Amino acid sequence: MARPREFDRDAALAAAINVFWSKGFAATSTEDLVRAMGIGRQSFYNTFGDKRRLYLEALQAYQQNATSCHLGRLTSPVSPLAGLLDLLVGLIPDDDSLRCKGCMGTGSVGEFGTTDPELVEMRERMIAVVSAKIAERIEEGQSLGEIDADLDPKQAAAFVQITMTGLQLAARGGAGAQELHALAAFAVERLKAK
Amino acid sequence: MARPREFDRDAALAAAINVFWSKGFAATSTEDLVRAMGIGRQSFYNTFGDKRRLYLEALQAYQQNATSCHLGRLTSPVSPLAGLLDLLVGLIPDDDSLRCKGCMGTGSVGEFGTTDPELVEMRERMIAVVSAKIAERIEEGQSLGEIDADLDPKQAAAFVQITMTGLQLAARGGAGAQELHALAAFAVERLKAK
DNA sequence: CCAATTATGGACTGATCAGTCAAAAAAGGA
DNA sequence: TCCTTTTTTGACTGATCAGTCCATAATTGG
Repeated sequence: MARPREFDRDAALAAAINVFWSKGFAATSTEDLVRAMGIGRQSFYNTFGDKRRLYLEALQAYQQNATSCHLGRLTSPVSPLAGLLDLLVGLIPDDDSLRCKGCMGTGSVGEFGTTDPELVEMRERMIAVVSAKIAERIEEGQSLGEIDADLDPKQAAAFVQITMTGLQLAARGGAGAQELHALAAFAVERLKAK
Repeated sequence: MARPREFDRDAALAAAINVFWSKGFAATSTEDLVRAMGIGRQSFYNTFGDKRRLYLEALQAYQQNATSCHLGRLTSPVSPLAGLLDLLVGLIPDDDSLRCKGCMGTGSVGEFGTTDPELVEMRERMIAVVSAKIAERIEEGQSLGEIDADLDPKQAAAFVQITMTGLQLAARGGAGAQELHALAAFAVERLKAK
């Protein structure tokens, strides 16, 4: 019926994710985006709405992918404690230039804080999913005797999550992989049964 | 000899800090700044150089003040464990609109990452000071039997610091004061001697 | 009271910003 | 082949960006 799109929408979105991830929203121009995405300006606006909508879509896609990776690492080991360690260690790429990009989600929190209700809502939905799974794994570890039974699972899960964001921000700040791995292990160790 | 400045430089800097703190560097325009600072455009450039130099000066002043507050809270209680708790709890203002601004330092890490060598250097200097004091306090707690003697003080100090940034980013994201206080207590509790 | 020096206010710069417009091009269906 | 629909291309919009210029004002030392 009509002229078909010449570019791969998903590939263009992936390129946009990379730019926003590295530079944040405000410091990224639409010119940056169309260049990185390899598409024309009008195609950009036709396909993705505007800069803000593209950012929302990029962040959503990023978070969905990241969350599924996190849940995979958290749940695949038999040992819950190992799952928690994998979760934290999995946040820390060995490659320097990847690691120092940090996490686009935490970047978004830093940039927007609570100023954008749509972002807050998206963020809270993701957090709830991960938090529930972490708490589950912690309860499991408690009944196996791996994790200190005195801990409140929900609070411990929240603790694991602020540890995650702390690690991600440290990575963004240039911390080394080895150092961060050790920190991840240290944090998980703090939950062990005495 | 010459016409005296009509405004208070420190007050203008404080106003600039507030704007950068809330909105970050890229999202803040020079127009935002001169309006908030209550000075003319030319006075702005005469006195502070340019936007980037003002940002550096603002961040430096912010960090210096924050660091001295942190060290005060860390060292004033007799008990090292109480000092660590005060340090973490002190990061969390009760006032919602203050708390959700988060920390300008962590905001700067999120926005610039490792892209600006001057910022990286400033950041590392501050971290080293605080980190050393935290480690000191941890060693003190260990010899008093308050803190688990098996912990490596430097690693434990690094752990406290990523907990700090995790709390600050959570605050920026809108987390409640009560919730964050509980998390601070939880984290400190993890260091206690068994 | 004048000269030298610095501060101020407001207009102004070229560059870049996000987003739009209109015309040409590419496809399938009639 | 021609018509409808959508994509593409590149020029274009007014707004805002960071930063400058210049004329005027205010101050102190001579």
